[in-house]
Amino acid sequence: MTESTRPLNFIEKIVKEDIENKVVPSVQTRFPPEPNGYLHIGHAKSICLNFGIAQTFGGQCNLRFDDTNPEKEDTEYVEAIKEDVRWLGFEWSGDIHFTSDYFDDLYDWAVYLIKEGKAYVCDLDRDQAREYRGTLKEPGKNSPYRDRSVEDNLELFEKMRAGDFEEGACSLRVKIDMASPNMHLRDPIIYRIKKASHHQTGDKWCIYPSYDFAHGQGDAIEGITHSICTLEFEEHRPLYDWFIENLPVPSKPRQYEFSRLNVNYTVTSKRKLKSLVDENVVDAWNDPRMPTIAGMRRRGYTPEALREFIDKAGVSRNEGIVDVSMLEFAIRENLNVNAARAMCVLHPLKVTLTNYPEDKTEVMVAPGHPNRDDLPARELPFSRELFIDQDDFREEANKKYKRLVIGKRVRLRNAYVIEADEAIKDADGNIIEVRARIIEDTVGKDPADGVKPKGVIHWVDANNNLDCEVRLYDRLFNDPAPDAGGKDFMQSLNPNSLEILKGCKAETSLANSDADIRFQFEREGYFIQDSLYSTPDNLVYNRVIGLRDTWEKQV
RNA sequence: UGGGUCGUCGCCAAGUGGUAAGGCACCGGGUUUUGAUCUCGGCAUUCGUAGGUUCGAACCCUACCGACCCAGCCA
Repeated sequence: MTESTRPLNFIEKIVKEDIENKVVPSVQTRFPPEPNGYLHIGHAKSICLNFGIAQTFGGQCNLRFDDTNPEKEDTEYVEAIKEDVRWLGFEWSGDIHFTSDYFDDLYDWAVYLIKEGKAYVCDLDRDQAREYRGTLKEPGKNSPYRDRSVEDNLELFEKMRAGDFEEGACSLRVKIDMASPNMHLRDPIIYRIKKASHHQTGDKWCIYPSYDFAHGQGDAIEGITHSICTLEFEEHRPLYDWFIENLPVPSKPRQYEFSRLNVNYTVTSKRKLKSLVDENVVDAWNDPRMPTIAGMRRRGYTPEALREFIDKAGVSRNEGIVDVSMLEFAIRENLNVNAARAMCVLHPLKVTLTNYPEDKTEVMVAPGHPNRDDLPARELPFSRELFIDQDDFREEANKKYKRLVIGKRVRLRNAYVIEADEAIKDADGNIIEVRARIIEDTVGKDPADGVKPKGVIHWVDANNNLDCEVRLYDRLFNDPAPDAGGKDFMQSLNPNSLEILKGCKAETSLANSDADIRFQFEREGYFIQDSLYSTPDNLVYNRVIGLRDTWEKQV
């Protein structure tokens, strides 16, 4: 991919200035997913931003699992996320980090805050705490436990850690301001009791730090200079800064927020994606229609194209919705350059060339790519019986139709020009065969009589081809904003998001190709073998994306 | 009169006092053995609205309008 000279986004500008002004010696970022689900296209933006900035400015980017809630997390997700990040083309700095690596530090810092008189154990239960918190428009009031002595707090917190209390019985809160207009500053909870074993620390802990207490300190421990997150964390920033100021942390990271990536015709929330899987709307998290990284990988999107798309969509604080056509463009742009060409007939219609000898077979040679000679040429057997696509033949048509019509000529891609004579139909009137003739001496040249064919269609030898299944995907939703307002996104599902075609006929050169190679089936789109269903004996191709189609169907 | 944030072409997005980049989409012309690619051209007298400051404003000021976020012992 060529380096574009796009202007820096606002975060890149901040980083650049901080480096130039020696605010930081070098940039250190991090991608901090919670291992509680699969990564989707929105995460891809964060990955590209964080790793991209490190790359651009000669810094480092960590991969840190933000694992402070053992009830929702699992190592299954840790592994999947690592694979997704690698596939996207990024390499994290050093070892993987876990917020749970810092549980000891965090515990010590909690004790520190208690000793400073800045944290206390609160016995209010959930409902009471909510009551005391006040509302958006009314201030909260102090917890009756707010003024416990340091000694009592130390003892109580130790008991919390020892497992002496039930879940919910009490929590550790930091003493800030119950009247703050910022709800996050109304004595936020920094430790809660969860008698759950943790995927990394096992049963060592029964109390776990909250996101707010863990994230910034994790950043400080890792020397993160620019802690980049999405807009909804903006109001957490004063709290983030409060901890950094009030704790003896080893560095002072700063938080910056950008708007998350929204794409029309798709949903990106773990909850909604999960229900698509749970309700069997799709196969799994990696169904080729899913906007998950795993799904897009299986679909055949390339990491380069995804990165390019994210780069083009930009980074700002505007909450916009990017048009999915921008994504599709990036995929096509990338595949057009890189995908080898091949022919595959999706809806076979037999064509008999009545003036072509029955026992004759020629071998046509076709380039691997129209403007790349580094891709090897292909050999295409050609004989009396061929298949073309049902859509490429009509008994009669107006002049806008540039395909095969009775009495008219068409070019068979990389082979002869043919002229149709007759359509053979079955008892129901369905066309089951076309009888046609080749025009002699038209391979690589126009007909000698000067009557040039209108169009070019693809074909495959009827007696020498590869049978395969082709899966055509369309957007999962019909509605550009499936989850806008109070809408039930399940009502906007596109019933035709998956079309399975069996008995498709592909050229034989595909027989021994690697399973992960993407092809352009000419005039149809870009395809790749499905990593789950395709086998050498039962080829299954996914359509990554169709070709741009500017032909107005409809007469 | 709770607090915070955001409003530049249909969609993203530059621009931050000197007279509206770019991409996607769309519309036309050309090339073409893929109705693809490629290529050429078109596409905001106007920057949420209304006032004001200024020689000059999308950029500064004021008011208004609209959208989003915050009351998890989720992240």
